[in-house]
Amino acid sequence: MANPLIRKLEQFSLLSPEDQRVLEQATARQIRRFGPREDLMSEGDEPGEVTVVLSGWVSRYKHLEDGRSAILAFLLPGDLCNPNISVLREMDHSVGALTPVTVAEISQPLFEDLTLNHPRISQALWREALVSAAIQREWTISLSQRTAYERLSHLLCELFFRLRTIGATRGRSCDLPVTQAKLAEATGLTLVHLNRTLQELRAANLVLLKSRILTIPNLEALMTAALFNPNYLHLGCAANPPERTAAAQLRNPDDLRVARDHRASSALDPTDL
Amino acid sequence: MANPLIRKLEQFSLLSPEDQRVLEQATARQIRRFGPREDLMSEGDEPGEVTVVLSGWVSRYKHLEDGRSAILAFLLPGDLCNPNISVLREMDHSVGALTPVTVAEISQPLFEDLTLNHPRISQALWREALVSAAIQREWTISLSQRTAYERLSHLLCELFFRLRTIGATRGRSCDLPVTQAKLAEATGLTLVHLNRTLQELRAANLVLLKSRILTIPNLEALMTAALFNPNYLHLGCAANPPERTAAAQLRNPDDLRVARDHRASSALDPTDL
DNA sequence: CGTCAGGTTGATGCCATTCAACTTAGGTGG
DNA sequence: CCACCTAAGTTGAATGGCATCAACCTGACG
Repeated sequence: MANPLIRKLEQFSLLSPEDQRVLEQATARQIRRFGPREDLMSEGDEPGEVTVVLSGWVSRYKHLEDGRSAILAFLLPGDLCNPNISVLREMDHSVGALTPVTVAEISQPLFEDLTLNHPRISQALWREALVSAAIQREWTISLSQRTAYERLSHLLCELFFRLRTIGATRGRSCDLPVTQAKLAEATGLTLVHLNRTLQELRAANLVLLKSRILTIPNLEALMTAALFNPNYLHLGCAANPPERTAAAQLRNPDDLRVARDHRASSALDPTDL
Repeated sequence: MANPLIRKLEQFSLLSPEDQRVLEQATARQIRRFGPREDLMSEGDEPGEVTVVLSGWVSRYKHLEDGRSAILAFLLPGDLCNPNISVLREMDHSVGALTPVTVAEISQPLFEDLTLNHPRISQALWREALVSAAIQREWTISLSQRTAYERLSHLLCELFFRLRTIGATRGRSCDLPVTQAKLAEATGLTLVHLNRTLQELRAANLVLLKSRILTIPNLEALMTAALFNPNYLHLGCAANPPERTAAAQLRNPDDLRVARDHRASSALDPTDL
């Protein structure tokens, strides 16, 4: 099994064997494990090591004063929990394990070495950060504009695409090791309404979800239902137009044709200028 | 009038006179103007210069395929529209002027010089980027968990704090040069409901908004109504706990006390600026 | 066999949307 | 100076999506 961080970063930059060796070492030095519902870090914490998810699912979340709380992001293997935290004084949100989790901790100096002395790694980390920001924006749109039905579809599309990037899908299926309650927190719906929306998706035969395994019989149809346009994930981003990378597989024409057509037909309102 | 970028970055790092000189030059080389509703850049655009807002209000926004659209962020003087865009292949959203706008364009090489050869500028830019991300997360929470009333209050709090940082407030007032329609797009509400929510805030005497001028008679009360906790703005972030920086002033209890004293009496005190 | 977490279902009500009309303020031209 | 126009703001009434409250079901597990 490939190192998840390497697999992730390869999507963004063509890493040399040396780059890969360095990353392999950096993620092997200090390993920690967490159980479900344990926090990896909390709001108010001061910067420590940079934490990389190696296995399991993690959530970024935040509490409101009165008890409400929201999931802000799902972090999957290969994702960084707190890149560049060192430049801020404290965490403004928390990060918690959703499943049993393994993480690698990279010390500040070592992380700086990665970013300063390995340009391709540095570039890949940059891109990773920008894609994270783009995902956050897309969540903003979902919450702002999409209906419950579209929101849930969109989230499932996003997760499926991201999991496929790191080789965590099997054909049309993947693990979805979270409860409906967590999906509700992430979509801004109540548990009850999420459950009903999920049932609508099942009834439309867009989604099978059972025993924590998600199957998407027809990804194109789900993408259409979600108004999902994967451009924000910046998948074909590696330096060269690649033939063999994970990113290339993701751009399998079959998957994206629908999305492209949508874009072509979405005209900007000319009166807007 | 100080350079808005310098004023903004000073919040995050103690800039040397040399740093300031360099920034002054970088933002003076190429100036462009845009009228309201003009786009500074559009989804799909390839990376060009780094764009800094010098005056006016700008929005980050994104369209859905079917015509819906959402504002993802307000960019104020001193904010960067597309930092580090160079590492991605294309914009995944658009940026448009809300008012008449002046921007400075910084070429890629020049921007790289800023980040590579001026460590304090580089650090400040980093912090700026992380605070932007934190703001985006906070918007996610607003949309996910807060009611219309809280959402609007929260947005107004945020804008007031950010404007104060760049010296664009006058006592308890500031310009709010956007229509209710734009506020609705940013809060994920319909125009009609935003209008009603605004009237609720007016009735509660938490907000005066007339002729594009916002007055907050009692900031503490508004913050309470919004569940607003300014920690995500990372205001006291400059290297030292400073006495004289904008950030320090923001945390000055006096500002809040004044707000408590008089109510509607001195609506607009045309002091500084 | 009891317990508990996760999932499902029904009944009810409210917050926000939708549709539609009206008002107000600025600007422009006759 | 008024007639007209348009963008922005305001108001009313009806509808509906989603929340809320409260059960109930299911399977895993000690």
